[in-house]
Amino acid sequence: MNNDDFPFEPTQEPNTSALSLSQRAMASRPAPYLEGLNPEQTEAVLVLEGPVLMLAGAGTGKTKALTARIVHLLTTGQARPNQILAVTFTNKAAREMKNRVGQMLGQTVEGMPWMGTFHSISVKILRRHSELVGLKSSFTILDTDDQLRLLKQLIQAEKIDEKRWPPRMLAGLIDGWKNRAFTSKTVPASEASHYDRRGVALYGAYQERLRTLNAVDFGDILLHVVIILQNHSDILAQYQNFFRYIMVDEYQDTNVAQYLWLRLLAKAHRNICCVGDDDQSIYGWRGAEVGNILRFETDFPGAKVVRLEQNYRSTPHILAAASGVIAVNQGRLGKTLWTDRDDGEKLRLIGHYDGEEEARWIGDQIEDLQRGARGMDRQSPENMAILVRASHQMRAFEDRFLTIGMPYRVIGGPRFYERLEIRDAMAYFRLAVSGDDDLAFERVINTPKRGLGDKAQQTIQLYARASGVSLFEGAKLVLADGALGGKGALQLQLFVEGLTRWQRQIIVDQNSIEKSTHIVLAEVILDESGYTGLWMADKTPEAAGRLDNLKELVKALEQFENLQGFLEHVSLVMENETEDHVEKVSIMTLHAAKGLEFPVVFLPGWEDGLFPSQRSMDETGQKGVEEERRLAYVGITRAEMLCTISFAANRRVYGQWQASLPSRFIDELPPEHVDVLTPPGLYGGAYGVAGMNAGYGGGAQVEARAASADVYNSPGWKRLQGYAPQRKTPAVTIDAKVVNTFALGQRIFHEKFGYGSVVAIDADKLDIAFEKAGTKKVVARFVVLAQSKDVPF
DNA sequence: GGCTCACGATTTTTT
DNA sequence: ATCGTGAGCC
Repeated sequence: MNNDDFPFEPTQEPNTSALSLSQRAMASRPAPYLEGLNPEQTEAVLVLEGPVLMLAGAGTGKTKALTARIVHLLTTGQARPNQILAVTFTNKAAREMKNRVGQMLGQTVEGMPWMGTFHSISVKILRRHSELVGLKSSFTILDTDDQLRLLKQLIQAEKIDEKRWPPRMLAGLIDGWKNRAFTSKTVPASEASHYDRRGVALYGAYQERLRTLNAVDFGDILLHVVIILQNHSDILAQYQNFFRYIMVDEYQDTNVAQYLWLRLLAKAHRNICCVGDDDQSIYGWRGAEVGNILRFETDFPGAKVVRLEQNYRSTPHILAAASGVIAVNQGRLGKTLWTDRDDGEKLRLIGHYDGEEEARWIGDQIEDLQRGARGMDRQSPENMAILVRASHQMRAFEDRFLTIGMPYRVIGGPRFYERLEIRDAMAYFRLAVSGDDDLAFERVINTPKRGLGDKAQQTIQLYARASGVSLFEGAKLVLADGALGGKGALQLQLFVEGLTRWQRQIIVDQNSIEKSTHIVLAEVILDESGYTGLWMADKTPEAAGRLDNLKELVKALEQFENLQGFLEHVSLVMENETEDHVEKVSIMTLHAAKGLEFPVVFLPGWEDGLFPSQRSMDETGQKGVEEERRLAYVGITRAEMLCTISFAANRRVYGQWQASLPSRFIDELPPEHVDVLTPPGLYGGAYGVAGMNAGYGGGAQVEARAASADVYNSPGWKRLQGYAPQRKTPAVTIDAKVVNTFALGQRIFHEKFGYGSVVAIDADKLDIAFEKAGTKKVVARFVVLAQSKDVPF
């Protein structure tokens, strides 16, 4: 870290009133960064003093405006680079902003130390003041995996039934509290009942444990900084004075802790510019508060609100369709997107028999577009994306694309640094860098297998705790005491010796002039620990890939001075972008698509229960539906030229066939902007659908609303839905064979009541003796056969 | 200490 | 369907 990043000493004031000659000379020239901005964007760039809310609809050039604003601050001399706090949510967004500011300025932005994510900026601040929250400046950052293991230990120590009270639940609870800026002491009494009334106490115990480990989790990073700023007015004043101008991207995604963080820093000068779009708030489930953006004008009275409404991305039809859907939501700030582009194609809507057919049809469409069908220019697969609600939907497309040989890329899979082998290797590095990293110690002590199992580890724990030292030191005590049997002792001896050797080597390397010694050391560690050998000996198909990943990890070290620097970077920047140059169709979730754009977009799976997701509706009701609707809005607005929405009448979910109804969002699409297509397989044949053919073939204005209603009310559609009884709300699991196979004594499973056996059958009603819930009468279709081998059927 | 088997979950994801 | 996890067995 550069100490100049914190120039708390009084420095030359930037000129705000009296401009220097050179600055006046520059100002009299037309500022190049203002060229090509529309009036609203220009306004958002030029109003530098006081609170500004830039309400930027999808595709309205907010990044352009934001970067121009930064460049404006810099070139007019209103602020030095290190006086601008520019916050984003992702590293990708931060990088992009840096690049674009650099491009606009015509130079790299080395001097903008405070452009980054909430977390990276907070870590920087926290390292300076960590002692105020009981941490050393060298604290380590735990990821979700470490966090979970730690909680598990606490739960086991408390003898809590992990089945009834899963550690994940506790982790979610604590994260939620941290997101809302509650410490273990300020959690409101109304939350006391959570996790068997023990949640708050466990939260306290967990924080205690983190402190002894000198560690923080992701939530802490923000919360500690908020606490420090709240409790130390002198420090707060320093930073308030220091960050002259604050800018925030994706403001609609901020949670309470982030909101407090920003408000504290902006309170004095109020030079804060928040950019966001309430209609694209899709992260409520992880603590984002749309309320933050809705309340902006109340929080910052006199705020200037600028609406960016001219869209540079999509055709009028696409915009109109998206606007029509989002208009159904209540409590919006309200924007009217417009464009001066020509009409282009209407949205396309199509229903399919099942998910497989949907995937096949989309595959065909992509091939057509690639060849240049529909009177459009040829589209590279690179220009096309399939956006799904839930990741399991991706599979059908992957299968299909593998079959037809269409190159594709899945965005947002498991990330590089989350992989098992990478985490193991990293634990070795962590341990070599700091021997008191107990979590790393636990992770690798018996990986590869050294015969140091539970028993040996417990002994080490015992010694370490008795002497109040780290596990590594405890292991040395165990050896000195001869507390471990022959074979174990020898293995532990070797392990400790290895670690000691590597630790010494790190110190030697630090004083060495040679570069890249840390790379050699990393290889030595992986080699001598036997970790590389573990995967070389492994004959499973994925072993080769894991070895490749380890090589890549070592290669990534090249960009760093030493192991410490690498570890610091990795804990905050978990990314994985290995780009080859094959043009591919993108498959991703709607969430992952936010901020991206594609000429051609497919939106499959628009069925009630899937999208909007049943779970979201069950858990958060109307609020959930509105967030799902915003997802629909995000999805449609990703498309530049062609957007195709589809749904399937039948879909296999978790191995069961399910009949479903088209998404309620489909009926919210304004009909005049939608073309209803007929799936080729439906012409004339057994599955002919009168409503669809009539609507499409008539040449008259197609009423999508009516058409889609026709589609699923028509006899043909009912047949399309297989043997499913048509139902209003939840899509119901049906399986005719199962219904017929129920027999007395059959072991079954019910979603709500659990396992049981059939004691009586009355047509489609079954009397079932549940193991836990007693005997109940249930409708057969709510019941499935238990997956058990000892019950023949 | 490693393997098999049954159970249970299974929206979305960043740091 | 499919995957991860924990318990129980060799």
